Amino acid sequence: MAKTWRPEADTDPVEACPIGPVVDMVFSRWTTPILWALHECGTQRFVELQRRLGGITPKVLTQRLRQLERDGLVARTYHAEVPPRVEYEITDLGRSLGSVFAALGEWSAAHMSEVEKAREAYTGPLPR
Amino acid sequence: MAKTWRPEADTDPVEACPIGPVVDMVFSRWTTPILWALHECGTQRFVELQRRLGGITPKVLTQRLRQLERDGLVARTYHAEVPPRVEYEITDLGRSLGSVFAALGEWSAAHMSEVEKAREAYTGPLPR
DNA sequence: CAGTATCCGTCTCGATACTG
DNA sequence: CAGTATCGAGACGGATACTG
Repeated sequence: MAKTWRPEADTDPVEACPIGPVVDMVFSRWTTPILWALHECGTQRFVELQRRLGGITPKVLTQRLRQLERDGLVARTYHAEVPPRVEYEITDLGRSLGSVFAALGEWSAAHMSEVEKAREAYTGPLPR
Repeated sequence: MAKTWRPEADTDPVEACPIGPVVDMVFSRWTTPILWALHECGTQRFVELQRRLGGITPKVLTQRLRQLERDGLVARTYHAEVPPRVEYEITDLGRSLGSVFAALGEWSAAHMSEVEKAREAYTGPLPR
């Protein structure tokens, strides 16, 4: 018995959208900027990341970093010194997303102005 | 004066992650499956979409469709008949995201198994 | 059919304070 | 420095009922 009733889907969700899982992993809130920063600027410490990302709170930054670490996209290295030092770097697996980011960057450069124009031209009601 | 205080960023947010805006637009909740369905299965009516997406509620589907329409990625056509008929189709601008989706699909096919292995291998604590 | 209008629970995020 | 603990606010989604 289902937990709650939902209108039956005609197709399996992941069949219907095969890129769902990877989207959830890579494009959740904050994960893209984190991966970008690590990719572009190399290995960084916790606070460096926090500053570069512009005001993400430590709690959320920790959450996202743990998740990325679990997924194998980011590596964490702890140095037992005083003061303690922790470094985060992107893994080869994470770096392999570069082509995806590049495709996104190219699309953005080529088409984002059209989006702007569409937004200005749009007059209909926006619910929310 | 700032609304709330945040630790100063060392760099401008969009400078820091140029693909932020396009990510917000394309990979928000439900938008990717909607675009995928319209891209793969062509023009569809409201209820067809709802069924194919597997139980999204009309409220949320409307919200997302309006947003996509405003951004110029989806076109809405109203036919004043009885019963009324509304059709949604992806625009050329929306279709141009195909290369991005393709890149994601390829990455997923090539690397998602590595992610699975990383997840299984991960023992550390996951906050949440 | 194609939505809109409400109400409400959940879950995430953010702000703030505190610790090893 | 590198986090953890706690609390509150708000977005988001689900259920249900109603309209043109």
